Amino acid sequence: MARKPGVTVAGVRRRAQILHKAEELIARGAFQDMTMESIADALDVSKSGLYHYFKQKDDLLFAIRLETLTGLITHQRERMNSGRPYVDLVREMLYDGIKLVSDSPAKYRAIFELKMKSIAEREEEIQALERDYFHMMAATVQGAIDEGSIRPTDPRLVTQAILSMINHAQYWFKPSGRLSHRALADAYWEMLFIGVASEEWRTVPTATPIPRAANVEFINTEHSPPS
Amino acid sequence: MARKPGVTVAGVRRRAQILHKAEELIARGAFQDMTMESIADALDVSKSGLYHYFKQKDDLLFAIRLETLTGLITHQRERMNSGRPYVDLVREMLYDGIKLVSDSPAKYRAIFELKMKSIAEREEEIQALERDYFHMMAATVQGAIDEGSIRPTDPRLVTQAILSMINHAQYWFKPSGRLSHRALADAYWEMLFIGVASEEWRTVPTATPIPRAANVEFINTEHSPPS
Amino acid sequence: MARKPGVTVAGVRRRAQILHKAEELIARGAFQDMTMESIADALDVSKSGLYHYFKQKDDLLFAIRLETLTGLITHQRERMNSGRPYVDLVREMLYDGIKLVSDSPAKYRAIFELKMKSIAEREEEIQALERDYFHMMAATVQGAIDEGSIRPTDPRLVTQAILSMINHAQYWFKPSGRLSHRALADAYWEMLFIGVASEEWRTVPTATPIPRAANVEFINTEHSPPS
Amino acid sequence: MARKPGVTVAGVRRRAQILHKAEELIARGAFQDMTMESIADALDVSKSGLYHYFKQKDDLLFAIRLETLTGLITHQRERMNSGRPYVDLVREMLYDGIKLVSDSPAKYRAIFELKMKSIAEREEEIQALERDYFHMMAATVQGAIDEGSIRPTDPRLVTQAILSMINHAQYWFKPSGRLSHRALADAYWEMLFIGVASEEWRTVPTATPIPRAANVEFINTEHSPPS
DNA sequence: AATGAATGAGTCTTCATTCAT
DNA sequence: CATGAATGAAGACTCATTCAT
Repeated sequence: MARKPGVTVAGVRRRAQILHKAEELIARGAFQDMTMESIADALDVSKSGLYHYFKQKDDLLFAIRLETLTGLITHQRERMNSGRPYVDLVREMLYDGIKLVSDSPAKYRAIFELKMKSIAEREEEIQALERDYFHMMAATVQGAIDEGSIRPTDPRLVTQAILSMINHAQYWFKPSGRLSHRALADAYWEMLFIGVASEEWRTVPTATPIPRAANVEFINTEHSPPS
Repeated sequence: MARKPGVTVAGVRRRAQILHKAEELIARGAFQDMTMESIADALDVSKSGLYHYFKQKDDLLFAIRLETLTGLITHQRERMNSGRPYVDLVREMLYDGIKLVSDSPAKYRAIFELKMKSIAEREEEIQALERDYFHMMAATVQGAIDEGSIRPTDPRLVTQAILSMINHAQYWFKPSGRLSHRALADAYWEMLFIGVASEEWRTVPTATPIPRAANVEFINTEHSPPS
Repeated sequence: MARKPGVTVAGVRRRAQILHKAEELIARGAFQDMTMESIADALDVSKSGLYHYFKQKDDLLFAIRLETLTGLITHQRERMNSGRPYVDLVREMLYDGIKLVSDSPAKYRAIFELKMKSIAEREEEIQALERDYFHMMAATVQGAIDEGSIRPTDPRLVTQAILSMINHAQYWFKPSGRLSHRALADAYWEMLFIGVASEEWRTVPTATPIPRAANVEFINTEHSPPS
Repeated sequence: MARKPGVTVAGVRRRAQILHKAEELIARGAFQDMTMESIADALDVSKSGLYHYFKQKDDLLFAIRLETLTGLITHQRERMNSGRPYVDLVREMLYDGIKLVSDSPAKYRAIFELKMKSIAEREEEIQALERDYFHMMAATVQGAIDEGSIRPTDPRLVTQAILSMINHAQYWFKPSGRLSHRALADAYWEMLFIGVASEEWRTVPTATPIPRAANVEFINTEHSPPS
């Protein structure tokens, strides 16, 4: 290949700049606002300059997802090796997620929305990472179950619940508002951990009895329950 | 100038058809796939035919959101007047939401994603509806708090948590999978209502302080979170 | 399909205009000079207007080839049904070809060059037509052999020789020059028919004996010798 | 400024390599596939590396044509000095041409197609060579006429006929087929030399007048040939 | 009420070419 | 010598929208 971008120091920086600017543009507004031209303009680079680093627009989107996920995974792996109690880790997962959405909403949108509009070709690579990430989270929850801090439940559903809260935050949470991201994470954690029921009602089954929902199975996903 | 659309019976039906097909196109795929042409093709109508019913594409999007929200609000209003215990109502809100996402994923996407890409003109009208809907939900939660079934918490955050679960479900829940939407709603409710903590740990809720989480950093980006 | 170009009278004419202008642009210069823009400009139509009639540039090229071949085939079919002696028909084939190249060089270039740069999808359709055309020509030659006017030779090679002369003419023949296309066709025909050898040399084998080349076989083509 | 290219031995070899690779790319596919990038990729050189040897793309194309023509001319000159009978030389011209097309189709395409898309600057130089080559061929034919082996005809038309056969071969001849290039050349020579007419018909060459051919008309085009 | 024709303003992508190192 | 970085100009294609009929 005669095309080897990112060899020079300046080149590496440029690539990162582009990536970052693209995220920024996604963050403030719709995906459709992230055009190759808008990125180029914002960086004061020519449009064709971008194509030196990313052969297609999709490659750019791909790179964003890849980096985000890689970062998330790396961080999660470190966390899991920290030796702290699993509950803490689970709680921290929630906290970090909320913080990430608060700091750079584009990252999470990149993961969840981008997946609905990209080429199938290298999609698998990303999906593998997504699965990895999901499994790591679920494994952490399982750890908490094993250590006895979380009662036996399907760890994957707990994970989905946490992801829900994080992902949805982007649609309403304003870092500038009265609620800090820290406070939000704490509130969500409390809800999830001890529930919202009043003491008396916790034991009283609601009208429709709640069936034991643990160990339900997914289809169409290859999630294998962690151990 | 032709007559105003929606005067004839056939015209009204046509309009509804268009609306429905547009939703369908959103449901399966990205928003970018919902072009005036693709809708026209799918309906076997000429492109200009669509412009009889919707003067602009934004009007179509607007109509979708309007219809969805109105439907949700009406339903919620009826629910609140049913005289049943508030806990049940809250739980049902969650259930209905999951069901809706399961049946027609586009509905919730219409509400949450569409808001990020439409023209501001009649945006206020929609926002008022969104607020209405949100307040009705929050009021229901408040009702449960008042009746003593839910312990005193910020009802808006509980509402957001419920919306989170519902909205996020569209990204992973497959109605064809082995987990029914009912089972999912039940599992989520259990988590939310009695929490995931084991009995012993419930009592030391915030005992373990959350340590300062190391910043989630990403490779090759120079993004430094605001303070 | 909501897209039905060529329904109106004006539409049909437009389509033909576009096709014709495209050919013209190919004729005077390289293929690369036939851009969608140049066609649009030349016709005083907007670029997107062209796309109403041809969804892709390739469709335009395809249409040109299709029409050219169809015209050629129709004409050839009529000729073959005219009841005249086959020699005349063969000679006329050569004459018509030279005339066509003289009148509109683009047509033949369309057939022979375009085939090297088009999508494979509908390529078969064209190839079938090309085969048809070739077979009709070869069959005419065979007719002449059967009627005794042409000596037994491989009719396909004779056909290729005729096509050669026609096709190559585009590279050097100028209708405005001193040689009329009629004269050229006559000269070529004489060469091909009675050969260029002087009387004495016709019977003298040249240094290397000329082997009987009749009935050689092709590979990679599905030409079946016309009975 | 760097040294002039082609000073080092390695440099000369590099230049030849590039030239050769470019031809190869022309040979298999369209001209449009021969981009500076594709050549660079194929040679595992950087794009800017090419610009060391050829200041412009046109220089490359020019070089290809130059080399090809020079080769042909040199060969032809040697042939003409060989002292053999002119008929043999003419026949050999045809044979060599067919062989060349068979071995490297790009060569003839370079001559005939390239001329239609290059910048005019040094075009004259090439054209002079083309004329030289053509004249040498025509002179050889004239020699045969003078020696009495070929009957008096316009030697230029005979030359064109030969070139036709050679050039057109690239569009259909497959070296891998069952017809060898030798056999093809022989068959063509036979046709050209003694003609395809049967003995009886030879004597009434233009007896049958060519009837006014009906104009070859094409559907949907308004192309009317200039009288 | 409905359609085909037509358009302008993008949006992605390619490519020959230059330049600093 | 050689390369990565960068660019301008152009080209294919899309899409919301308007208009005459």
